[in-house]
Amino acid sequence: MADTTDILADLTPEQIEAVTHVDGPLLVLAGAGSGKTRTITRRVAYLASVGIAPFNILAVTFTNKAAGEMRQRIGELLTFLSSRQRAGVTVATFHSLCARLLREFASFAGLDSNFSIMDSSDQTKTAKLALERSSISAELLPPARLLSAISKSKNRLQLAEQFAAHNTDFSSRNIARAFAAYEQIMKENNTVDFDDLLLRMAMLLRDNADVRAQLQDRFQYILIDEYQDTNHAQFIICHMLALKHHNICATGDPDQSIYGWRGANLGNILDFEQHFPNAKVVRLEQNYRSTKTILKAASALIVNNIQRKNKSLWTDNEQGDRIKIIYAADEREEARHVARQLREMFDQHKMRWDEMAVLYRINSLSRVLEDSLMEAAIPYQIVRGTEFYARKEIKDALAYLRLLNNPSDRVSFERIINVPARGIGPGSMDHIISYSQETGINLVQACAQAHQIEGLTKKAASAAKVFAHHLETCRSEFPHLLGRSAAPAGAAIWHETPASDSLGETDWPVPDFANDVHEDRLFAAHSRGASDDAAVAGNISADEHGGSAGTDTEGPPEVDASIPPNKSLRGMAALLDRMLRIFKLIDHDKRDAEEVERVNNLLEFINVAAEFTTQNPTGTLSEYLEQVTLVSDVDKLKDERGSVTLMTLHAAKGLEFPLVIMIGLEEGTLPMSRSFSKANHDDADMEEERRLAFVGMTRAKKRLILTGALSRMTRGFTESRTHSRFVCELPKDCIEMFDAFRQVRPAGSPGYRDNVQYHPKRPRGLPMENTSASATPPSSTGKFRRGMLVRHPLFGVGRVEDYFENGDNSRAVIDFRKVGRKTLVVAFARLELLDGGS
DNA sequence: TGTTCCGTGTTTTTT
DNA sequence: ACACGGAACA
Repeated sequence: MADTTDILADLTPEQIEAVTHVDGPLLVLAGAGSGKTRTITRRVAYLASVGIAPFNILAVTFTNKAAGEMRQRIGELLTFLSSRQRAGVTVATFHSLCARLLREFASFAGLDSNFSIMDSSDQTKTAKLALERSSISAELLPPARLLSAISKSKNRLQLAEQFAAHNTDFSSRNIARAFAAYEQIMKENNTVDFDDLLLRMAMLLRDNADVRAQLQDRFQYILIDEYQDTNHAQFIICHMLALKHHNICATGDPDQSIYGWRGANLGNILDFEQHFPNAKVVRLEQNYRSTKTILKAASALIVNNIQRKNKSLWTDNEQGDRIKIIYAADEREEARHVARQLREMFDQHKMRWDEMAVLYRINSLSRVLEDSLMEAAIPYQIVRGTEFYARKEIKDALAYLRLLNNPSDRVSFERIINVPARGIGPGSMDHIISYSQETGINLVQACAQAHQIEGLTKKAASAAKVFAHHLETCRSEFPHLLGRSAAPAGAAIWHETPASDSLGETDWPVPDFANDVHEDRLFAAHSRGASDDAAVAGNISADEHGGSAGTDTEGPPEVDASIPPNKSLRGMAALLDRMLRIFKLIDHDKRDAEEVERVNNLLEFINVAAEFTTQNPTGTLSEYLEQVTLVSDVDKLKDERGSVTLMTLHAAKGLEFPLVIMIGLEEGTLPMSRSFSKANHDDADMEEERRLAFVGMTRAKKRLILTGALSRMTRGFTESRTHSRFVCELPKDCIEMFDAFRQVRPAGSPGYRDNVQYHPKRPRGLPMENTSASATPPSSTGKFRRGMLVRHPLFGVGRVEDYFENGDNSRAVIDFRKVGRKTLVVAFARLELLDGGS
């Protein structure tokens, strides 16, 4: 037994209680800034110090970045172990853990171990194709709605069949059909989506007793972070894994649950003690992060939520400054105030740029901000996941890698078969795909056999052969990067599983843990389903492809093998580099600015790959693709010295900054309201919005600034705004109000910084009574306001739902009793005012 | 087959 | 205001 002095150093009694609780379920209700991460890492170290094998410890975090940091911190604590033993601790996100395990147990899950993981744009494409195949117009069922329905269903562990069984109305029947087609396409492509990772793992654990037993014994001590954001599938995974040893430690904070919209179930954490009987509960309520003022304000905000466990955060930290609240006339001015505040912190308070963050509800708010930060010469970085990987050239390069890894990946195939242009148009492409489907060989093999495909022009056929041959060249040069199963280019075909395939078949009741189902009964139920599945799984692992070379040997097409591999690159970077050269994705001849930008991006991509190889010397292509696909926004947040961080409130979870500025504190933006028609926006939705604001505020250590604009341009329309109700919920003695709105500036004057003085208004400054929807917002210059009753000569009586002030082009959205909602240009519509609608 | 232009929808939040 | 997809044109 190792010395635990270090491990328990500087911990509070409550934290020690959590850290030293070894066996049995444990719930740590950790308030914002209460040292949760620290408690978890120490706990892992403690477990190891009392002799638990690192190999038996599993820690699940919310983001890859959090996982990386935790791995690092645990490593630093486990000095009493060898580095090899240290590496034994599994630290992963749910998604990456599931991906890894599903590859390991692929045959039992009815998968090929080199399956691809679709990103969201792939999902949209697949959804569209599924709708097409089911002859459902995208108008009747928008792809986004289909995807959201599929996602919700999968979170409940229901596939197309169960969905159809549970939903019989007209719209749902369409969804069910498209859902089935979507699943079929994914099967053909040997692909899974994000939800599948969780769903398939949950089902595998549920239905396969052998796999379950094996994993239960591997992960004897489980720690789940951010438990308030787990969904049903994740709950099942936790539950199944912990069923035998009961050693599950969940940490989280119900007040920070902000992912309800994507299926997170707050009940998981609220009912933890019912789900895991005899659970010990530890509350961490001392906050080490924020000033008294910030904490008091955040607490005052969150108590307005009805559905919550009462909890009182306290801190020994200093009182700190009041929270600045600044409302500007419009979003441009708001952005300039933000820049000004940041500059002031840097110049006068000697704060570093990387100690400051600007948070917003929706990504689109960052645009104006960027302009003003650039103008003010303030360095910034935007944490936006899609930015790098959504670029065309990166997506293309990625698609090449995906296809190399998984030659059945149709989405990738379609993306790049003619990029760069090689004379294979949509028509030729369809022929190749059909041929592949008819003969059951994969897409790359089909290309290799292009001369046998009817309807292909000679030119297209030989281009296809060259394409396949190039892929084969890459494969043969990097055998060690392509896992065993990907070996012969294209041996990987989705094996049609027998009809008795358990996925989606077993009608296994979702366990009602709240009723405290006896564990043995649960267990027995699973075992039954599992044995069937195990039998099936055994069959489908047989490989029908002998693994003979997929490429055509007769008359290998002219291959441009003159490009030598870049010898200085290793591993993934070398493969990527070779690939880019062979397929001419880097065109050095073009010299225009855009091309330079693209080449730079691709070189950056090679750097990413090189970094992967450095960290995973034996990493395979499939592992690499997985990492790239599963990265989230925050994962790419670099510790860039000297730049202000811009990100969404969601992305800010778990982070902290000395200065936080939250922008867009307006009704409709924060809290966000989806549409005019959604009347009962109260309740659950509103409470989640409030939690989001709470998360944002509690990111701040020293200073907090809240801003808003009283008119904002959205989609080309100027909309007038009112103060956020959340601002009104803050105690008056915690805030100071700055009303920049009334400052008059000469239009276009260059030095607004010199002209504009802030005038702290009376601390009562917040116009409490002026913020409800019925009050006249100071910026509402038009004569129409929400709620007014009007009469139109043609449409009759209606109520104003919204009003966009835009000069002669001002529009009103009016809900007419007889003809429904219409948007009218006020200047032309002869509207008669009936009353003020107060 | 490839490129350009126009019209339309689009903005919540993400693994 | 912007990006994407379809249609028309080269």
